[in-house]
Amino acid sequence: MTPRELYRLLRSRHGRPSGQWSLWCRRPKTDADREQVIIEAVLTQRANWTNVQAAVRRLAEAGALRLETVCRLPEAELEHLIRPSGFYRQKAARLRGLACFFLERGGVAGCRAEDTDRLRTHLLGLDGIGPETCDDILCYALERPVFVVDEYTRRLARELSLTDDLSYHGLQRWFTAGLRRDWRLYQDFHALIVVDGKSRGRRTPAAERNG
DNA sequence: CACCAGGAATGTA
DNA sequence: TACATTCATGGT
Repeated sequence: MTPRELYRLLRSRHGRPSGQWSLWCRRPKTDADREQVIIEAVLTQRANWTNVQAAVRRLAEAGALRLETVCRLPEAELEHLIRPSGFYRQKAARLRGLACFFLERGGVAGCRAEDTDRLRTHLLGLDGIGPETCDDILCYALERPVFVVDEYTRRLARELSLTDDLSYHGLQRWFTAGLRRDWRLYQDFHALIVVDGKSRGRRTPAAERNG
């Protein structure tokens, strides 16, 4: 199976991902939207999406769903607001670091001219920003052609035996091989993988081992 | 009550 | 390089 065939299969199963569960699928329109995606990228680390949305709601109600606010909010206050998403002490520190990083370079808009690889290196250098969180931000918030590999992607690759190389970059290479280098396509492809993964639920570890 | 969810850092061998 | 452990909440 090729990436294109897989994409068409998922599209035939689920249609366009635009009407689905999150802002990410609808494609952020404003800078406020993009900042929300950046915040969600951190909150969603090893967390249930329902809990992430609860934390997002609290931030919104406190008027803190913006990078500038997150950056200057007292640590304890930020921790309190995002508590439902879990790991709240870690995530508060990570969010703050990320928010301040963007503010120092003129916010989301200020990064527009910056080279993608360079930006990626800087993001990965921040505390708590690993490959997935980094690529979530690049692909969904900054609209760069960077394919996101997450647990759903890894699971699908295993279940369909798409490739032997299950490393982050290996999967990134497989899923983009022969495809247009287009952030819209990458967003939709990844969103479809998540939608599909959620709809099918998680197989038991035992079932996975038995293929 | 036990297990899990769109990770990442740290420590160990 | 390859695993194990830690961080923590709310849903099922």
